[in-house]
Amino acid sequence: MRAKILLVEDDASLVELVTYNLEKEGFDVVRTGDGEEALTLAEEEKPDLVILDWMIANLSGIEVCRRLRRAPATANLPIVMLTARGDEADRIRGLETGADDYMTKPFSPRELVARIRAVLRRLRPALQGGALEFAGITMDTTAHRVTRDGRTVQLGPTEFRLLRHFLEHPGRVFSREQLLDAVWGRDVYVEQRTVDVHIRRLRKAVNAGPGGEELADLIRTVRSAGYSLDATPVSAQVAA
Amino acid sequence: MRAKILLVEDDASLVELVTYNLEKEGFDVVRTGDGEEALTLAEEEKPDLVILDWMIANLSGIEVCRRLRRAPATANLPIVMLTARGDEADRIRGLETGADDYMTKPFSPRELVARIRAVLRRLRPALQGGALEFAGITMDTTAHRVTRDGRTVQLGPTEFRLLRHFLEHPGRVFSREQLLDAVWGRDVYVEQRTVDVHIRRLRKAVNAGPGGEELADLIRTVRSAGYSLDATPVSAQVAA
DNA sequence: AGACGGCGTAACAAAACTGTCACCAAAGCG
DNA sequence: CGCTTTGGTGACAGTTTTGTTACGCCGTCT
Repeated sequence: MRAKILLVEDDASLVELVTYNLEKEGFDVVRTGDGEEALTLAEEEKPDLVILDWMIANLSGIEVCRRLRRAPATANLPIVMLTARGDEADRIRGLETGADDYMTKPFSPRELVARIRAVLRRLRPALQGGALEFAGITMDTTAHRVTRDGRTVQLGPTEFRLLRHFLEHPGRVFSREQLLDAVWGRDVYVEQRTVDVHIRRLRKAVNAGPGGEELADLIRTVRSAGYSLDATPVSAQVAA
Repeated sequence: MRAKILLVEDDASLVELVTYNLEKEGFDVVRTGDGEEALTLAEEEKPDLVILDWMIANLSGIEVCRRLRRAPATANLPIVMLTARGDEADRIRGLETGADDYMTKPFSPRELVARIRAVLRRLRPALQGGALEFAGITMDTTAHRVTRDGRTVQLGPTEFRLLRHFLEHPGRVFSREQLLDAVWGRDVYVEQRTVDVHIRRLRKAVNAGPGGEELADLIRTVRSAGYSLDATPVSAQVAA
């Protein structure tokens, strides 16, 4: 899976250098030197990660970062910031604003690529083919294999993407609408109830034990809110 | 909200330095230098984040990380690892095993704090803005989860919103009318007595103890005024 | 072409939640 | 004290939400 990177930088020679190296490593690169445009591109191009220079035209990097974090569509888009060496105050402000990692200039292109891979591995494990794991469920995104307690689970493509989304954000509750956005795509119109049916199919597949019996259900229904992946057993809950 | 951090590190002077800085920044710190003990503490102390040195006694950091990820109770506990500078192989292995971030030694304490906040913000939005807490009651609005003294409390949608409103304004008394406005919506007409019923249901759920007995009632009835969330026990209120 | 597998929708069943009531208990009040 | 007002409680019937199954469509593979 090719990852798309939005590079926000206004030093032309640096843009060339970085673009060259990223593309060599198999990333798609979208570029701009303008803060306002960066926000637009982040929405439209749906990049998997943003590299953001702190000193850019038209909007400071920190402001771009803040706005990206505030917009729902980009709220958890990975951001790597670039700062001048030793500028610790900026670095800390950046992390506090919501950047996920930083590089100090000058940097080696190799290291930049390594860090980008690390951030993607951490925040978008699926992109790097790493394994996702949660409470006995394992997903190998490259091999498209899912196991529960060691046994292989058979999933259709949609159920696979659905489970992947849950595994990438364990514990968090998603509305049907959010799931449709994330799993089906922002521009596909399907009934919200469709989510229920796929949840059902996913549960059936994931909770099937070896002998045909049911295992604990790791998908929690939150009435009038949505669904979440959740390891808390019902037995630990207090009855109403 | 105070976050609790488990520090797994065996270099005594580093432990002191980090502990000092974390506590100064408002974190609670639990410490150990032992891998086995780290696993126990992670279960028992329920920390919000673990700082894990890669070189520790009794179990390697990587093994601790792996086991934390495997146990349901700690499967998505944020982990920040500490590695020696330039030890890239370890770093990659760590991230692949499930660490959420890393710091290379030596590091600045300020930056450690900033990174911890960044990780918590990303993985536990609950702790930053999504989580509400009062007198043993915890509400994680992103996970849609409520606990009392650590035990999960099961609430219906209306009770959830009602409790959230109280938690957002602890101690304040709300009339039935205000509650209808805030929780039901300004344009819904329902009987004011309906509030009583939902208060009743909320009390029942929140005050239910593990064995079926009643815990202290945290919802105070203010006669002819309304209700409030209040930790003051009745016995301490009136001097007859 | 025919078989197959996956997908979205509809329809019905089951479960959970909601608002109201009637009735009881407790708290003011003269 | 009795009376009045206010809140607590359990039941209930309607409604909403979710679970589950069935079915037809469509693209792929053979």
